[in-house]
Amino acid sequence: MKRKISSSALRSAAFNRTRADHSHELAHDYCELIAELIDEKGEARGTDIALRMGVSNATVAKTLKRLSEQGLVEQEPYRAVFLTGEGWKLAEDGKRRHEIVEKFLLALGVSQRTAEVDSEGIEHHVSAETLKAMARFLARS
Amino acid sequence: MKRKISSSALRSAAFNRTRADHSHELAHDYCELIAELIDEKGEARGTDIALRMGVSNATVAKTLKRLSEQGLVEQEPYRAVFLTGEGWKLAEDGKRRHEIVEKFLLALGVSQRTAEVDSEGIEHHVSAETLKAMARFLARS
DNA sequence: GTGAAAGTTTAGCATTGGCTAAACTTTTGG
DNA sequence: CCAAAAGTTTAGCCAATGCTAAACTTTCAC
Repeated sequence: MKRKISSSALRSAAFNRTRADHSHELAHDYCELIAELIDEKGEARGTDIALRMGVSNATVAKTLKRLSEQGLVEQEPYRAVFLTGEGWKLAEDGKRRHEIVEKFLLALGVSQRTAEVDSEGIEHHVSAETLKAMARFLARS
Repeated sequence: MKRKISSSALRSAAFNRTRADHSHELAHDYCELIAELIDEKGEARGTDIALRMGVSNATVAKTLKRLSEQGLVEQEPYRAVFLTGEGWKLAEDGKRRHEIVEKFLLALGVSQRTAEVDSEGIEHHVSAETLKAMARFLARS
């Protein structure tokens, strides 16, 4: 009895976490990408974001509007995008996670290509505890 | 030059994979859960699915309709749900991945609770190559 | 400095995946 | 056997994320 109830609760908690992760993923990815572009080229333009995200520029424009309402980016019409303080925090956190996960996968023995692709999907679902365990593994190996 | 182009292509490929993964995730999770319920209780009812997924039963009904249009489940009005051959395949594949990822996380040293929650989010983004690497790690440790 | 190219935004549409409320069917207790 | 409870479905709403096509602005080349 007890077991059934607690297993349902745990299961649904896991699904809820996954859904919550998904709703933040895109914002994280955009911030991370914008930071990369600013770093590489000095500015982040819609076209470049669209190219790297693999979506149309209309989609990028719509998403950026949402992100700016959420206080993550700042932009003036027809101009490049910038990150707010909050946006930078997300970008940096994302970069850190991404690096750990990617290096971890490499250390586990997968190809560079696979590490890059898989880490993109995985990074958003790794809890602090798991991230720490991955970092520990890297430090040891 | 070359480097820039190929890095954009790789990056967008990763994002595209992640988006594709997301569109299949829910179907996999439902099939897996339905299989579990059938195994445990002999049948999968909407209420139980809703409870374990952590969503309303209206959402479950709508999703099941989509899944049945996709040929993954079969149902008659006001009756429990069953999996088609295709649905069973997804369920089994999901169960296998889930088990490997969860055990892998445990072997990495995280708590049972974290392993359960994180594996739910991670399993859908793990390629065949990474899954194999995880299995290898388990076999060795 | 002007006209074409490049880039951005807006409008309008579709799908997915949530929700609540209301209607309907099945099951169950007495 | 019938009323209430339990379960299911439908209707109608919303937000997020994608698209194309069209309108608009900026940049660039000449």
